[in-house]
Amino acid sequence: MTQPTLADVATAAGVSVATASRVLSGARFVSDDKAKAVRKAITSLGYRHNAVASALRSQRTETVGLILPRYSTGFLSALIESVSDALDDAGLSLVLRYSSDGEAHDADTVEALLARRVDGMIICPPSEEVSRDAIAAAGRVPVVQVGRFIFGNSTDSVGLDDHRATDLLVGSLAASGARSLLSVGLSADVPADARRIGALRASCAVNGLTFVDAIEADAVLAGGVAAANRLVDTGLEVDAVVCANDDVAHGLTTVLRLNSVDVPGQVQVASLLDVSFDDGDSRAITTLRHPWEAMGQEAVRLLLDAFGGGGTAGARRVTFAPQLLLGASTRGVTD
Amino acid sequence: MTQPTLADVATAAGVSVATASRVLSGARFVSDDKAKAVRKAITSLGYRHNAVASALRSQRTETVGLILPRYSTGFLSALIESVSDALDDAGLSLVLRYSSDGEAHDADTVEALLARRVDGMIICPPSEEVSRDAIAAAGRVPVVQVGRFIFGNSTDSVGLDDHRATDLLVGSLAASGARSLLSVGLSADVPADARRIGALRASCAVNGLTFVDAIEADAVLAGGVAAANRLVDTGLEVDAVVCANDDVAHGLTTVLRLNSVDVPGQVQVASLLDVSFDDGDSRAITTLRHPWEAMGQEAVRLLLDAFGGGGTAGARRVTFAPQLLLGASTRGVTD
DNA sequence: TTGAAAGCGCTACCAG
DNA sequence: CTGGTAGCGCTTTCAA
Repeated sequence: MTQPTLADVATAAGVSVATASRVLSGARFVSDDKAKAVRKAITSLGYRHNAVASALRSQRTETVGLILPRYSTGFLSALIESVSDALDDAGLSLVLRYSSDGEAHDADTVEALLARRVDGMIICPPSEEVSRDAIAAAGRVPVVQVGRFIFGNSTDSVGLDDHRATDLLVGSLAASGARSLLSVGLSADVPADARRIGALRASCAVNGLTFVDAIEADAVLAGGVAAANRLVDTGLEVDAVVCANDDVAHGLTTVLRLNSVDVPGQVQVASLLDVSFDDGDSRAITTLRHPWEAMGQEAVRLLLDAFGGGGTAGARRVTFAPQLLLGASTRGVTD
Repeated sequence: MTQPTLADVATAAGVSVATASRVLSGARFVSDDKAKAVRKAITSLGYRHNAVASALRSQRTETVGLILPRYSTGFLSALIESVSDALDDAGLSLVLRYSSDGEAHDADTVEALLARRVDGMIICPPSEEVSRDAIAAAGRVPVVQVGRFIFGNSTDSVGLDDHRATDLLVGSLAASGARSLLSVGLSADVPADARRIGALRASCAVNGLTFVDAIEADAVLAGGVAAANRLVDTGLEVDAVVCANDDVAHGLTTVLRLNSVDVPGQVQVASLLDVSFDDGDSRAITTLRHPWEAMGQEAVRLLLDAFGGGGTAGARRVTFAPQLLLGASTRGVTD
């Protein structure tokens, strides 16, 4: 026994396959009695729509590809879930892939999705450099980039506003009495980091802080530890430190405290990137959390819009500001 | 200008579409010169395989559906990633869906995947009750269940061994001198919880502990808080508490300490379910972490095996033991 | 080893 | 409003 086809349904309902198809899609008007007969046949036969055949004929798979960076340790779950939900609402399916390790292999990931004939793609680039080939490979398929890194201006994108982000953070530090600030874990060589350093400088200027230095360090816990040791050795000259992420901030804070530096009394420490999931009240590090959920929704909205409009207009860029989460590492002032 | 088809390739290479197809699939032997001509035509025309047409004809989409519970706050990322990788290795694509909120709606999620004609499905049930309809709906499509909850014995599954898990935890508590134990946040009414309570009792027996009580509480932070208040009010009678998850344990520990109960000096607190991502050295709560990565790989392995074998044999069940992560809430003894 | 041809199940066009 | 029908692009017999 094989699955019933639309032809079986049509026969059982005493109509043509064309009519049966129209009932399914609801595209055009079908008389009430015929429609009812078709629906009855569908349930009685246990007919199941075949999206594959439909896609081949209509040249639309009703499917969207999502490409994520590997090793994202979970903090993209909110993005996946919101993209999935938004697509679901639009009756679309989600095909998920992680971008390959190698640089050029990224294009292969896109290629696999194109072979599946996805109607569109949402890409979350692991860095600004990597995704060029991937986006080029996409060709005429609509692409939306989403995340912390956006490559170029060729596609619609949903990103974060570095300036609003640092204003939020530096403003809070300033309100708590900070006068000078340095960054740890951002390297001027990386374009995205350079922009963040620039944004920090600007925010310092606005808030009357002195931007002392940008200490380069690996953006992991050990990097924070190393930076803290350097600070202690050279003698501390700042009262606020902004780290690339929570891990760096954790390492830095821990070592500073081991060296009898009072955090946040003497030095305030904050992070630009939340990597935790604790929604608890007892947050250790003041940090900025990215609104992944809203970003995912917006990415899908842009994509659906591109399906409809045809994408003649230039690439749109939507930005969000992160949310400031106050923790024990700063003398946070809520208002 | 439209995408080139295999017919275009065949024409350009001076062969039949059949031969061109054979070169692509590598199924049967094609003479070297013809194969070379086809490959040349493919690159020169920029031909891209059409998985949709291929699927319609061959009745295999080379696609696997993954159904996850909603609101899994990120701790399933490792599962998604490992499943994705394993499928990738097998040349399969991943279609992701979150199960709907309502109970019966779960079957709709499966239905959507079946309409897409996935070759198989991996389901991570949110509880044992919910997935019955979903699995029934799958019909003859191979299904593997994976996660903390497994429904029935009708499908292959990858789960966790409650007994090995509690032995690990209770053993550690016993080695640190615990003599009596109670559970918080597990309710005897829920089958899966009942099994865990049973496993705890058994582990207590083996390790010479007295299992005092199973306090029911919501499996969230507030539940831990409520349980702690109850314990303080009624006068503490145990020296070890095992909570349903980290959140409960956190709430409980915090309130106990506020009431001047020394944790872990006076009472040790542990959790059965890790929901964090901190790999840091400074873990607050002793907990059990599930090996999601290995579980995902195993799930895919079972599924691929089902594709090949035909699944005549009975349902296989693979179980893993969680990893014990020692934290500041117990007087952990590493060995 | 190769080619011709018959569909896979559906949608969309074109008549009626 | 409805039915007939021509494919969508590919794989897979069946002959040659």
